[in-house]
Amino acid sequence: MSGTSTRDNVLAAARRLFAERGYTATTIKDVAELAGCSPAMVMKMMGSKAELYKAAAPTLPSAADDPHFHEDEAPGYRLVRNIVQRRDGDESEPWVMMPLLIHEAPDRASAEADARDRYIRGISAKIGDTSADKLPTQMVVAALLGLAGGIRTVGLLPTDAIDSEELIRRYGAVVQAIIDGAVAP
Amino acid sequence: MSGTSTRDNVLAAARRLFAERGYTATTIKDVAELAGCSPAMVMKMMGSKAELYKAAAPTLPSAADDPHFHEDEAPGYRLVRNIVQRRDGDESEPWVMMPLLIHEAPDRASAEADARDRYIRGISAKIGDTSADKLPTQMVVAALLGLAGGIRTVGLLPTDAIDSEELIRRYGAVVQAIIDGAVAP
DNA sequence: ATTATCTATAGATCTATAGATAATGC
DNA sequence: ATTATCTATAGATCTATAGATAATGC
Repeated sequence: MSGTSTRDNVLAAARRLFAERGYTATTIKDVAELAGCSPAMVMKMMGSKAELYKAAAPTLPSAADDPHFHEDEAPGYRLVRNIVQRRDGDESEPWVMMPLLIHEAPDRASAEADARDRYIRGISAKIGDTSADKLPTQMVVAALLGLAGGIRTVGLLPTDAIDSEELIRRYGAVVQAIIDGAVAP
Repeated sequence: MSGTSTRDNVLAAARRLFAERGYTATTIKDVAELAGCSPAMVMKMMGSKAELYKAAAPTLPSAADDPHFHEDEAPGYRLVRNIVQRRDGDESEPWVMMPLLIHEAPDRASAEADARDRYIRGISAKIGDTSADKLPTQMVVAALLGLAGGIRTVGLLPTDAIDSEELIRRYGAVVQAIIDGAVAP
């Protein structure tokens, strides 16, 4: 059982470091140190750095975006709430990790297609988008990617500039408007 | 004058490769090859990889977002148009480069603060945001970051799924609504 | 003479493997 | 006996520097 635990430690460490620093900037040694074992252990368990990357692939946004409260909130607000509350709880942000990991994935094209499909499938279900082209879903995904990157990578809309609930109301309204088709050209 | 030209080649190559692959994954050798000179030349000219990075810092979004046509368009549409048309023209996208470069910057905290200030200054001027907290500006920046990352990194909203002018109309309407304060909670 | 540029190489990583040792299960 | 884990190290980079050579300006 210590075996399983080490494996979990390695995967958790890899997930965190890949997300923080990207693929190339993260070394097997860094992962091993954070996981509390030797680099050789990591290699023996995972086979290669690329396989470690695959095995540590982050929880995708669609899976992470399962709100635990405010279940009666409209989906646009709920999706925004998840992102804002993960920031406030200092949790890792899959919406930020995905683009970074796609960018540096050992196999970029397939990582991109894979992520796109998952985003679209997961979010269209959540917002009840039944259209064939899934354009509303894709615009919602864009808006959420921007919020996550903005608050987590660029440091926009910090808590001391706007209260989190107020942010959820205001950016949530934007996302909900896309869902409702309320903003017309 | 061949000296100046080599320097420009190096900076252009660095800008492109840093944007495509990030800081760590880009090597001096790669930059030199693309610039058509030796790695030693790059080092002698720039001093170090970190200084090369600084010297090659991309045109910031605010500077790039100077539209050449449709000058009478409302700013929300104009900002979206620039991003969509850069994709269609296969040009590099500063809105995508910035988050990537911030993430892997040799000095992350200052890169972040620097980028944030420039975004806010540049975009608030373009959309005429005179508020003290610059909240509308920050939400617009988030929405634009998401559009750029979505279409360039994740491959959302491709031309064969939605006509570019239609995309500009629809996402432009979202951005313009933020500017107008038209979406209320 | 000075500036631009190259070759060669030192020194520091990094991934990956080989082989040793310690812990566990039978 | 088998599984988990480590030490040691090979081989391949990567950044950076030293010193040589070619081109340019006086």
